[in-house]
Amino acid sequence: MDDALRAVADPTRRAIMELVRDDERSAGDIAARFPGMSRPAVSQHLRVLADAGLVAVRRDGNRRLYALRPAGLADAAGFIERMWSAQLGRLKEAVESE
Amino acid sequence: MDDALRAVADPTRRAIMELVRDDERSAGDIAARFPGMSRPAVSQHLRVLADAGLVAVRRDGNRRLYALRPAGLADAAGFIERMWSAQLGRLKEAVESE
DNA sequence: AGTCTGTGTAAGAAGTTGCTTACACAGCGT
DNA sequence: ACGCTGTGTAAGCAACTTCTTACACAGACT
Repeated sequence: MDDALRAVADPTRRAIMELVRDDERSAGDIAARFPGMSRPAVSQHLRVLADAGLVAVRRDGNRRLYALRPAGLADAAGFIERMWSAQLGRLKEAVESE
Repeated sequence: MDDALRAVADPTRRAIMELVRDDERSAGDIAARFPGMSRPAVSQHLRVLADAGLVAVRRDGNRRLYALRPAGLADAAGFIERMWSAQLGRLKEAVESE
């Protein structure tokens, strides 16, 4: 989970995740969406995402296709849900004490 | 959201959030749970969490009491949900194509 | 075989983070 | 008023991130 949350902390990486959310995309295609950044920079972000299990990579001839792997967010989602449930619990208390 | 996700990326800060999840705790109380770390270090983490809107601070005489503010995670939760929903969509497609 | 296209990796510069120690300062108790 | 307790802030340092440019290398096309 640590890796996933660290990976997601970066706005560029989140943007990449949104990009590959619905369709597989090649590295070059993704890089082209970040005109202000060099291609290697994007490649490095892709590596971080892949290492964190947030995207899946597939080779297609020359290219590498990236796709979202939402399962990688499971632990992160668990953390957030755990925090949320605290509020729900307190809300319940508040309601009951009225 | 940026701030919240960045704040949550740090494991110490996540541990602090778990600590104040159910009960308000004083800064000193929290710091005491991290024996390997100096008190100012914890204080700085608390500031990051407060700035990100993830904890609420309240003064009680001498002390400052921190409590979880789960609402601060709303945007982060939204992001994760958006990513998750992608998988649900694809799962649906897969099921339908069988 | 040679070259072009698509991509990753290496090395290094610049900024950011997360700590430490030393200090500042408000509120409580004597 | 004075000192003690609880806490935040300042300054500085080491480690880590995130870029950049230069290079490496695999696969497709002729």
